[in-house]
Amino acid sequence: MPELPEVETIRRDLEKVILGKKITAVCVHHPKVIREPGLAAFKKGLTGAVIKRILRKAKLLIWELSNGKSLAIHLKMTGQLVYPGGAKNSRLAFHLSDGKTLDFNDQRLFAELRLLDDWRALKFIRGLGPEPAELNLEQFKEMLSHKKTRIKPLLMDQAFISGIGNLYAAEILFRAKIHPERRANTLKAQEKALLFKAINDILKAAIRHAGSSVDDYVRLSGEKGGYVRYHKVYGRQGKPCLVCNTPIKRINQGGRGTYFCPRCQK
DNA sequence: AATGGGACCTGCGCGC
DNA sequence: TGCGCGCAGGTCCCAT
Repeated sequence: MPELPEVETIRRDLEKVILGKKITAVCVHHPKVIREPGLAAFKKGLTGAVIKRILRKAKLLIWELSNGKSLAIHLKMTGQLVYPGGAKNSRLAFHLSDGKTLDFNDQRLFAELRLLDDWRALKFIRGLGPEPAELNLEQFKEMLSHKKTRIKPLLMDQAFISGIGNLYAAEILFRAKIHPERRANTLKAQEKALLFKAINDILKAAIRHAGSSVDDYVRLSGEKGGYVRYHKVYGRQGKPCLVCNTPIKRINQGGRGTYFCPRCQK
């Protein structure tokens, strides 16, 4: 489940490897991953284009191309980019001017590729709230004060704040000692400050360790990200809290699993 | 308006 | 054994 740290890791990896290279051919093994335009226009728009710039907006990767178009890649849960590639089971393969292949894999076919004239006009982009790094504490406090909703789903609400998914929401709330079902507007000033710091510290640390390889996430080289060893609650249901030994609890919020320590998080 | 649930998918682990 | 079921979660969409 690539979230901001994983997508940023892939962005940095891509920047080192494919920037300035030309896409010489695109082999589509599973057309469903292409959401727009049609298959023919997609291949035509990419073939011969040079990759000029690689951006990330929340969990979305964007390649700006020499022909003015952009390729937007959302990996969703099981999407992967792997270089050098050439695997038989890839959904799509980019052939590059260095003679190598960049594979796009996606076991569950949730990921989305879009070739766009203007990525800024994309509905998904327009719906994104600020990333944590674009906010200061005062703004964050103000945003929370207007929300009555439960804090954990709110952290995952991309229109509210963008880049955080299920895994980091759990880790962040544990670090901030805040119960996932607390209503946002009931947080005290000190808790808001602690939460803001936890968001920024954890996302930064996760990027430093190249993300969390649970399930399918790997970085561009195929290597795993190393942040899993710092996880305190995610996926640790029933295991002792690393701070107080109380068993970690798992509840359901909005159809997603939420892990927390019922003693440490108030 | 905010919230909840289902849909989209596939592979894996579990229980019978 | 083998099968069916539930579960995993990012986003969209619809209903309430």
